Amino acid sequence: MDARNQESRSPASDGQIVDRIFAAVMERRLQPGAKLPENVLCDTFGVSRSQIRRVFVVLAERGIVALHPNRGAFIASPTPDEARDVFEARRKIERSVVAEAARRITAKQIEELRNYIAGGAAAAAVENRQEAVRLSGEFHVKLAKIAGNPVLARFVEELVARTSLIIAMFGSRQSFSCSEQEHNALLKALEDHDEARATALMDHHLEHIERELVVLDAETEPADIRKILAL
Amino acid sequence: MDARNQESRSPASDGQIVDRIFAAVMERRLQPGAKLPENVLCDTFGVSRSQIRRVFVVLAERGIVALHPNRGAFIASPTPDEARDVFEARRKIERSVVAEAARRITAKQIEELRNYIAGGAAAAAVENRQEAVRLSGEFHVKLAKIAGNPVLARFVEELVARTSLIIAMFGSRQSFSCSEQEHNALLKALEDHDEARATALMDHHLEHIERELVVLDAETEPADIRKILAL
DNA sequence: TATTTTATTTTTGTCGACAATTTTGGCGAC
DNA sequence: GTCGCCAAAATTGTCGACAAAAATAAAATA
Repeated sequence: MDARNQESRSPASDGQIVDRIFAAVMERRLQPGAKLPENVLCDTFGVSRSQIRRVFVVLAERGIVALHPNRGAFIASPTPDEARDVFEARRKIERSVVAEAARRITAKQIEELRNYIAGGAAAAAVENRQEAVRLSGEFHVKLAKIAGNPVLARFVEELVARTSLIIAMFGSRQSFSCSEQEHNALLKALEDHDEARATALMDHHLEHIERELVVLDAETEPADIRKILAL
Repeated sequence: MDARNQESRSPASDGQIVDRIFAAVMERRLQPGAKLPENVLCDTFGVSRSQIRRVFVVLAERGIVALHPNRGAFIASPTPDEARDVFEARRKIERSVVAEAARRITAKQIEELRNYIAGGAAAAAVENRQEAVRLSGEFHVKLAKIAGNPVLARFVEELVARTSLIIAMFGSRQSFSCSEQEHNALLKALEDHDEARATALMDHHLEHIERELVVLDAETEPADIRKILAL
């Protein structure tokens, strides 16, 4: 997800297009249910349909995009069950990830994480929600990378992006990103190499996010009018 | 992975082709480094190149296939580092999966798991290695499904297939599938709803598999002659 | 004979055309 | 105003042609 400043001089690679769409999801610029027309993306990225279709398959495999035969590609709209599964999976994986990170984290990495938190807070202070929410998610992804297992880090990355969609669907207006305070507390536990505290804080953090989701028990339509009228 | 008896009357769907290749990997019929020529697969499955290329992207996303630009698709050849990452990821995820399964498993599901173990043992007794190794892996996948979280189950399924490749590369002749005894002990712990024992046994089981891998500390070439000569 | 270079064949990557399906808009009936 | 029908437009799915790259075979050279 580092291709955000890429100039559109040469045709974008598959990975770059995937990253761009990922980022748009993380920043809530692409909402659940949004249609991704092939020709629009071809024009946007200056590539052929073959490439776009390949990117769609990649994103579908990561649960970010839903492919409907003869109807096209849409940003995925998680169901309440899926939301619960994702959060449970995050709790299971991220508690072990954070424990490992607490064991091995370096001072340099602490600073890097601190920069994510600070950057997110600064962005939120100037109502730059997109930047704030993206950095918030990237804090978790970075943490998973610090833990040193690329397999688990890839799972976390996928789960964080899917969480972004879940929050877009089921979140309230106040819950657009993680709590800065909770990230700071996590960072402190990591700094102290306190696995138990870090683990407990991560559990609490994820449960907190999940609890703020509304109507997770009820059936809602993707991006439906009822949510909009309930402003 | 239930499409093994599918007759080739109608063109295979993407999912069916994916499943068939998955199964071939699980059964060691497709070895690490094996090339998957597009035209061969087109002929085998009676479909066009578009579909095969789509299937390749799916399998690449799951770490089963490596796509090399201008050179084609190959069954992935895990490195020692990747092997360690996969096993660590399995330990982290499967210990939580087995704990959840111990909490919620039903008598019917116990029987189903028992069938996997018995089927694997029967296959091994008649030197049907392919069947034995496939059922051995499917025991883990089924267990993950019993735990009830489809997100984690999909991760486990991917990790099990990748483990198959790892064992194909780094396993000795005796370690072609899991230990029936260890699976039975796991099943007993599940039957007793003994989370702690189930968790400990799963840890031990995965560590046992990993320990039996040879030369994980040394550099080896994919599917190289040295391994063959060391028969 | 072994190695290097060149030519040929094979395979993969990309594109555009066409078919198939879905969506949209217009129109008439109620 | 709403609904249903139908045609047109738009979009997706598939295929084959051709270009590009890699692999293989043949020829040339040391």
